[in-house]
Amino acid sequence: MSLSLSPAMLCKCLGDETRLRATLLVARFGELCVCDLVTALDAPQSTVSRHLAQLRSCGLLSDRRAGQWVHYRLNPALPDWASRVIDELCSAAAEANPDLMRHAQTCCPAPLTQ
Amino acid sequence: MSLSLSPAMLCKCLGDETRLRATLLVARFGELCVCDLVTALDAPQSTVSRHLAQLRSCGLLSDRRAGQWVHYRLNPALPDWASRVIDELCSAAAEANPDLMRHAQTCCPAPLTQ
DNA sequence: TCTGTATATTCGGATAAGCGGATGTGAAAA
DNA sequence: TTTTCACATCCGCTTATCCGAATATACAGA
Repeated sequence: MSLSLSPAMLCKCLGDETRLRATLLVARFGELCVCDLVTALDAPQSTVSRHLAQLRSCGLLSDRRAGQWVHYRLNPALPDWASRVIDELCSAAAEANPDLMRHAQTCCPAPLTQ
Repeated sequence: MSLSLSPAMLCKCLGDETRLRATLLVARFGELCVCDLVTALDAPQSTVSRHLAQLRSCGLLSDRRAGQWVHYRLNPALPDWASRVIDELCSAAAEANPDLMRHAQTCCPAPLTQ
């Protein structure tokens, strides 16, 4: 519901390791369901779901229900500055977490080539 | 002393309004002493000093003592990705805090033209 | 010295944030 | 229907964070 994403709010959201990693995976793989993220992040389902809800309520991610699955992706309505910040942070985070990225390759659908 | 700055750590530091504003002012005015920031941020001295210490310990800011004064500036050794993130965030934060920027003009030394 | 100014740190208390098992919900399949 | 699967939310709990007054430290000038 909160549409206005402030710089401090964005930082607060990405200041948690689990949320930053989830955002990184969603940014890299395009769209992921919760169970993909649970596996890739190797964290309890309730933890992942709670962080995803927070990212969504801040406007960082958007969700799409498809049957039983809920797919999360970067909110396409993000302001440009936020997209650029997320891009920079995810690049740095990907380099800082090679294990996470390697593991994600084995349990997440292939990234969108687009 | 200055540990390697991780993306999540950077976000955590800038996820607090006071720290983000302090960083914004330092980025815009080049170098500021604590009392400048206390005035510009309109916050208690202990609060400002504590946040500055945190920003310094994360490697985001560096300090320089000159007599009784301690001047803070952006750490010149910041990795490029961090500089770009800070730059984007400060631009967005400056737009989001016009009052802060206007007030700072009246109590901070003129920005470095450089 | 002693005094004043600038900054750092300490302290206790309040609030926020994170955790994960348990439970609720909603949609497909049996 | 009943069951199963995916996901959200609740719950009690622990830990982290923030605050600002009070106090300590560091320096400059008299």
